[in-house]
Amino acid sequence: MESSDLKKAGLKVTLPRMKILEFLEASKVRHQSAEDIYRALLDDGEEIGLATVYRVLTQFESAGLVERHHFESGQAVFELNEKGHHDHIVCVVCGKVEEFFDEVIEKRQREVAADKGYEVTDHSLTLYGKCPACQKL
Amino acid sequence: MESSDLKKAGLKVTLPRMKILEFLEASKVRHQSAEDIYRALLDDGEEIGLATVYRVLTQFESAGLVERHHFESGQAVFELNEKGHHDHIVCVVCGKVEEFFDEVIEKRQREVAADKGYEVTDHSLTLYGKCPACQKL
DNA sequence: ATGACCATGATAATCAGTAGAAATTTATGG
DNA sequence: CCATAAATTTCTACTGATTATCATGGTCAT
Repeated sequence: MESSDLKKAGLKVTLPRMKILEFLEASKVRHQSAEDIYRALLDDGEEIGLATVYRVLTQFESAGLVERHHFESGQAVFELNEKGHHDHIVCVVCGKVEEFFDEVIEKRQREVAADKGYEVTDHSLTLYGKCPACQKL
Repeated sequence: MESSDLKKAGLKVTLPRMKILEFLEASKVRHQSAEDIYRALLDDGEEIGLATVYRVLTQFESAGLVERHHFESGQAVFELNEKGHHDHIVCVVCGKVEEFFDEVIEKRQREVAADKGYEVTDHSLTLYGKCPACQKL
């Protein structure tokens, strides 16, 4: 029942918002661009505007329902924020994205920032490389 | 003598390329957008086109002379690649960029990637926060 | 010097994302 | 259940960043 998530986030329960949230929850691909989501919904026969997809995703981000990432592809990708914090490793050949979490890295980041007197609000760590499958091509 | 750098990179020695390289070497600001560089050169009285700045920076990147970074600002910034690898900490208020290098983090990154069977080609780690000066505002 | 080839610059085009305004939906209170 | 106000959606036009085009001009090995 996703409508409660929307209400909790202070957002009215509307058809487009439901559709997008359902789609994200049902999708096996965790990292998708606004355009990807838009096209997928159209293909499912839904009526929705691209501007709405962008707007809703931005609202979801503010509400903490999704995270926005800027990988090197140029377009932002969004992922449902179910799990806790994690970083990413992106295959530069096929575009696959995997997630990882490493407490040692997290800790050192906090230390580095503290050394420089910064209050960290956020961080992004992305590794780029060739995934095992693409190495064989 | 920068012209040798250009030759080594397999690039013809042209006026715009010299100007841009000289400017980057002389500038105290290490991280600048293409637009920044373009305007600065115009202000110096140089004749140069924005398209050329973009084109040349991309060539410099391919040649390993500069690095391109996508911080959260929307536009890419470029930095001269003189020092070795390092990561960045960006102030979300004033936009200042500082650099750091931490061998512990580097090592763990390599381990994480190896665990997953990836050949890492690159990585980007950026911390976002409030710098000491901006915390006082 | 000179010609083949590469690079430049002005402009148009593209691409991701946002803004505006009119039309539609949602949540409510009767 | 229906009317109404407020929020939301849609369409479309627009922005800002970056890239492509193409005619013109510069570079360099010979």
